[in-house]
Amino acid sequence: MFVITLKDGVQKTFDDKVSVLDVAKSVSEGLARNACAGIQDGKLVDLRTMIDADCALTIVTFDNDEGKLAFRHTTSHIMAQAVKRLYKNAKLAIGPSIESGYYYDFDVETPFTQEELEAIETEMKKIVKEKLDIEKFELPRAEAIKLMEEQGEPYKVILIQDLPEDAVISFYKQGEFIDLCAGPHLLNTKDVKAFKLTSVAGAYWRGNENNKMLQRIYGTSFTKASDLQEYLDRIEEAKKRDHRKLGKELGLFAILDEGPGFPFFLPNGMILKNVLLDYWRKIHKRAGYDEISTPIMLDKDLWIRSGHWEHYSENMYTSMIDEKEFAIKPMNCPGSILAYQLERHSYRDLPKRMAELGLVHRHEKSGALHGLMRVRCFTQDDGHLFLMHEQIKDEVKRIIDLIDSVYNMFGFKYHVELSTRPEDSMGSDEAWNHAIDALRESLEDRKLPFVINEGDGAFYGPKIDFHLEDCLGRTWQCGTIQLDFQLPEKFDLEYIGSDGERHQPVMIHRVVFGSVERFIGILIEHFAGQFPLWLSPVQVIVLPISEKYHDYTETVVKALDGHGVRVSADYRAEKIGYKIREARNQRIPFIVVVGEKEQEDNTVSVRSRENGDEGPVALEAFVERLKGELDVNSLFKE
RNA sequence: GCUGGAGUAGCUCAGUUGGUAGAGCAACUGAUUCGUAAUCAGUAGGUCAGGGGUUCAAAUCCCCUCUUUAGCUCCA
Repeated sequence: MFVITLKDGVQKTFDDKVSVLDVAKSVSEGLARNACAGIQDGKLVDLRTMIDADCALTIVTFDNDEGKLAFRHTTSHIMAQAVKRLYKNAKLAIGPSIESGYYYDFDVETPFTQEELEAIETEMKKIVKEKLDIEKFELPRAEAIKLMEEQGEPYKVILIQDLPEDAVISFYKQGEFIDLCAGPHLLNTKDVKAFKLTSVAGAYWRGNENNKMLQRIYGTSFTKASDLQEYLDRIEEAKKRDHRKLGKELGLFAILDEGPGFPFFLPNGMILKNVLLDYWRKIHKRAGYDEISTPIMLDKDLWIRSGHWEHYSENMYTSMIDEKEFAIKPMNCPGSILAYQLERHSYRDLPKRMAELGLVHRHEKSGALHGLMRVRCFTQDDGHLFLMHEQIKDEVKRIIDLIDSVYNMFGFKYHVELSTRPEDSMGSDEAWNHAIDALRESLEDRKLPFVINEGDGAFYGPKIDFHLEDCLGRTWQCGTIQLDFQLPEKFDLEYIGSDGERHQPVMIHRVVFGSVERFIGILIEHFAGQFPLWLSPVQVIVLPISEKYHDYTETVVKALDGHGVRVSADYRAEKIGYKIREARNQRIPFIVVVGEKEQEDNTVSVRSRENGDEGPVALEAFVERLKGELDVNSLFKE
């Protein structure tokens, strides 16, 4: 006799061993029908797993992440089975489920085409219709290798050989298809109701660019066709919002063949950028930062001293000046350090907060470039802080609050990750652990949940990364807070303590936007080009009905312009519908139509982006309304 | 950088099996002076990304380079 404790605390007693599925059935038929897997004492298990002892058990369905994992993993096996049926010589590599679906890597002679993908999908549908039972079995190592050799799957053999000696080697079998797999999986192929193969791309065996490139097919699957459609619609929506498309349409930026990865900011984009920077300067001034600017290009010896040359030179551009080598900065820290060293610092002046909107250049691989999101030249909204050890936690918390206030301003949700020491790094383990602890404690004090990102820190120190989530649920890494004991050491930084002695300060590197360019790209997609009023490059456009009202149009423009509203007018001899259409396509928040009535009554007819035609309103009242919505102090308050 | 896709007028795109380039919008000119998502007519605009090759003939076939794109790798 044993007791199984379910998720809601309910305990069930069984006399004989039971499967997870049976436990689900004992709760309800509905749960059994929807169940995808189980979590037994924190471990993800099959529905077919037999239980014969006390344990905690949660039954998971597609609504849980773990259930999705099992469901999609099974879909990936169905895909692999279909591929094997259509391509006898295809070799299987790996095929896991991922956040939005699943993939499987195949070694095939020629890459799959779109048409072939459709044929594979058709075959998958057949497999689902065949209602194949999915069975699990385990084999000892030698037999497992033998089986995979017989099946002609060299990659699977390698995978087994790399498993620990004591590992249980499990396989799943559906019809004629057998795959090495830890599971869990559904019980039958019939349950995979709605799926789609989304794309095909090359991917290196084991993610190493020195290995052979395999062909990876991506797909997604759902329990309901309507959910699949919703997902596909969301992808379509994301395409419509693509910042590269909107950037062109709205005249924000351009990236030309003459400068791959080097964006041009066009007039509207420049306004947007400057508004963001104005905002940034205001909040940083208030947070106690002093803004500086350091050179784009500095002596190579500086970069050798800072360690950048050793750890980052692959990404650095260089140039010769009078037979001396200079490097174009990929980061702003060495410049800030030189600025810090220009004067003596007392403990009374710490933390010393230096801010810099630094233009950095990094040689990114050509294949990595992507609109404004990944460029070779960008502006970091950098901050370098020099402080005493005992100030670390307080200061980190202040920065967390600053970043939090900025992301809230734009309506972003976010999560944080704590990245630890990478392989290519400098400094002692002790210093690293101390720094990691300080960051962890700050996060805990702020009650911010975080995940650990093992080995993803910068080469000079660990970091907190802020991943913000846009309105389509996509995440972007933007802000980071990096703690650094290495550069102060390398540059012999010091301050005079209360004891009159020299001490070494700690350094914090931090960004809020991350990259101004990337942040703008994210904003474009987040708002689908419909920026909030304060960010809109053009806030109001005035449209005269005809030439007769040009004078009054000018009056309206002047009235608005006089209050700092970014206003333009369309004096072309076009019909009003035409001008409205263009203004709407430009996502201008307020369209103001003026004609005979408005001129006589000193009013404007307002058409807002959100509500459409709002009818006439006194010009003064409209000015007051905009003044209210644009009140800088209300925008920038905590 | 790697693998696949793509590059035709300012933009969005057509262009059959190789036979010598086209539409809509935008621009320009003229007319229209108009009330809430496209007024009409006309004009101009392209070494078909660049270079090389095959051919009587190349936007179309082949090779190289550049750019771009989906991913991989890397990353703010």
